Amino acid sequence: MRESKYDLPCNIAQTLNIIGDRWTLLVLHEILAGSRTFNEIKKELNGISSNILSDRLKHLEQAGLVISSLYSEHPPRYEYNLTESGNELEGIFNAMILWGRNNLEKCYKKIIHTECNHEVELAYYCPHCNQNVDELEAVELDAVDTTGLK
Amino acid sequence: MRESKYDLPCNIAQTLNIIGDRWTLLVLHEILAGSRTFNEIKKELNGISSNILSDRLKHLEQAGLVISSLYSEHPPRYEYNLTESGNELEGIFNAMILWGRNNLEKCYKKIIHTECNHEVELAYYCPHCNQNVDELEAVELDAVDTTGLK
DNA sequence: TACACTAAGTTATAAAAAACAACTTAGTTG
DNA sequence: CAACTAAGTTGTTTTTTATAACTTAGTGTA
Repeated sequence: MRESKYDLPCNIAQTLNIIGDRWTLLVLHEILAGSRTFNEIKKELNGISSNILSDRLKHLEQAGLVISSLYSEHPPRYEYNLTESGNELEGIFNAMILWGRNNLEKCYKKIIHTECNHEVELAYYCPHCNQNVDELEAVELDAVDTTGLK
Repeated sequence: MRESKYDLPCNIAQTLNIIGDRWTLLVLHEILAGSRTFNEIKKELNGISSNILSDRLKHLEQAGLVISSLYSEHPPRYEYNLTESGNELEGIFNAMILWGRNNLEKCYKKIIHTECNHEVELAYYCPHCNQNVDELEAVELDAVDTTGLK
């Protein structure tokens, strides 16, 4: 795992400090997709080595994205699951799948609405305006609103 | 840049093969945020070294996410901009910012609807059903629909 | 016109991370 | 009891990154 973290006041950099290491996002996605045990995950992620998977699971558990639990005492067997934080990564996964759908030359997946089987699009819903909106802005959390002020 | 790519039939892995290297996503985000020249980007990305930035820009141009253009002949100066593919990464950036908003202990940004200044949520719009939907599924592109079939 | 300075890198080397392969430990199966 | 599986750990090699110094071309200024 990377020792040197990004030192930037930015959600993206800080998020990458947690999920930005090689294999990390794929491990998380694999758990979300249903793999639970060490070897199940390893088998699906063609090319990952034991020590890296071991390391990533350990750090993800520390970071609170994954939780491991003993599901058999004899022999001791662990299963890995996502925490609430881990599950919320689905927005990132979906954004990547959708980007890939439009921009990869070799694309494997699409995201469909289960009921009607049609592909969906990303949208942003404003609870205040009670509708989807397009005009977005990423702003500093503590920023003072200066709109219209001199 | 990483020589060994993920060899997995998965949009996420393939997308990470393009944008998954250390610093890469941050470079792209910095360009999106308005930095245009080599040193502007370097200045904003505290800690990145010249050779890495140089390498990343070169590969991103090859991958078609960034385009560089001479904006001054004397002295020769380049500026970097995102292509359409590069701009479409905004969905991924937003997903990460929103994840960070809920899950980072130290969060820096939020995403607001420009008009009303309220925070937005991620949603998925189904053009067929003409509404936002929750029940999603990531499916193989060539998958045959077996819903309801024996 | 010489000196310092900026932009945009390149090169060389050191340090860190990842890959690879072999080994371990505990238990189970034939 | 020999072979096999799960879930790792350890040691070594290879790749990536980081750090720092250097280059090239032009500008500004005393």
